[in-house]
Amino acid sequence: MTTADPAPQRRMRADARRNYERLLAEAATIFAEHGVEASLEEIARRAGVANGTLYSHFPTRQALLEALLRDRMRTLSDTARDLLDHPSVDEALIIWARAAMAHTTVYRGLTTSLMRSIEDESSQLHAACQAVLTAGEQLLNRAQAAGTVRTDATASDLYALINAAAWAGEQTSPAQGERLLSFGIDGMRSATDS
Amino acid sequence: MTTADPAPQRRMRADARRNYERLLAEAATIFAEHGVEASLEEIARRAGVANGTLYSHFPTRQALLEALLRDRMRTLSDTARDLLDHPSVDEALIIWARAAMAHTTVYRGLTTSLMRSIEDESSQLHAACQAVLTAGEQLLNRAQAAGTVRTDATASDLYALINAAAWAGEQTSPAQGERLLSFGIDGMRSATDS
DNA sequence: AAATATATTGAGACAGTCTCAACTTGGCAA
DNA sequence: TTGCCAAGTTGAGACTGTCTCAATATATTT
Repeated sequence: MTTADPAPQRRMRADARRNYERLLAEAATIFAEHGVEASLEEIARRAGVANGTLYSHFPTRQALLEALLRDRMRTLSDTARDLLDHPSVDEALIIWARAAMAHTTVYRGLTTSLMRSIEDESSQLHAACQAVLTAGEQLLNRAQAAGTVRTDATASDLYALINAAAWAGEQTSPAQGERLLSFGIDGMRSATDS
Repeated sequence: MTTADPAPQRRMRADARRNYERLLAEAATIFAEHGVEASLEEIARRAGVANGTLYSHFPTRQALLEALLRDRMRTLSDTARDLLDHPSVDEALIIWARAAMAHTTVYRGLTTSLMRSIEDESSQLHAACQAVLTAGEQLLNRAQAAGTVRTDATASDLYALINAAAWAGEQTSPAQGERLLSFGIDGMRSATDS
């Protein structure tokens, strides 16, 4: 696993780069431990820098999340593309949905950020979320073309379903999240076209 | 609409009762405006009392919510009981689920509180949530007995589904919440019994 | 008109977000 | 090698918010 590059910026000064990496590493640990609402102050403290440094690298919590999730979200999009070749359109869809849900589950509270970011174009996470949504859309369209998924379900519905199921799983148990996802996808398949 | 009685307490002093009512009224307004994470300080300020007074009446945010939602949640349970006489078991279930979702939607952020409270027995909202869950269970069991809902769906699944759909609706649009609920319920109906 | 149980007050301890003027320091050019 | 300056860091400080509790005030009872 290579460390994420700092956006499309010019070369950073050595100390800046060091702090950037350090912050990212501590953020990963602390978010994993306390969820995405964890104190940014503590991340800075644990990284051994002043909080102003954190804010200068990551102006918002979402910018930090974006840097942390960039690779993973790209992978998720790639996975969707790969699954377009899967022999079973239905299976491809459910496999991807489960993978997406697993991704959404790495940090507690992430679902809310991801859901909010798809709506909020000014969010630093927006582009990444949009890419994931679009990736899912390919699989959904393919299933609809094959006639196994009702045509009134949208990519946005799929995205919302994945996040809602992940959210529920986060509140109660992962197993319940899985179950909700299954119900939802089954419901999207049910014959009753409106 | 009668005002909620302050729990099963003895008689309160006149000024205390006045403040209690005032706090409840302001809380309703402010929660409606800013969601359930609104500042308690502001509620106290707008009610014209010191914040200590708010805390003495409602030791936690959930205690305040409980007082605010008590009637409505009781009604929801009653509605479920009434619907047990509905000619269509399926329709009864979906009607109630929609009503429950509407209830969950009165304040932004409520879904999270309600979902957390079903798990957390020490929450002041726990009992009320449990009552709602049990009410839904009756309708679910009836549908399962009638053979229209798969038997591996639990009352907890139904509760989670309603809240998850409401949550999604809260993040994007109410219409999407409705759609997710439909998909979920349809999925619970689908033949594939495991 | 006390006496007393009941309520209210608001300052204060604490934790968190975010900003910005003052300071450091890395890296380049002479 | 030196010195300069753009780039980076610092941390105090202005906020907003939660929650507590000793001091104070007030309703009710006798």
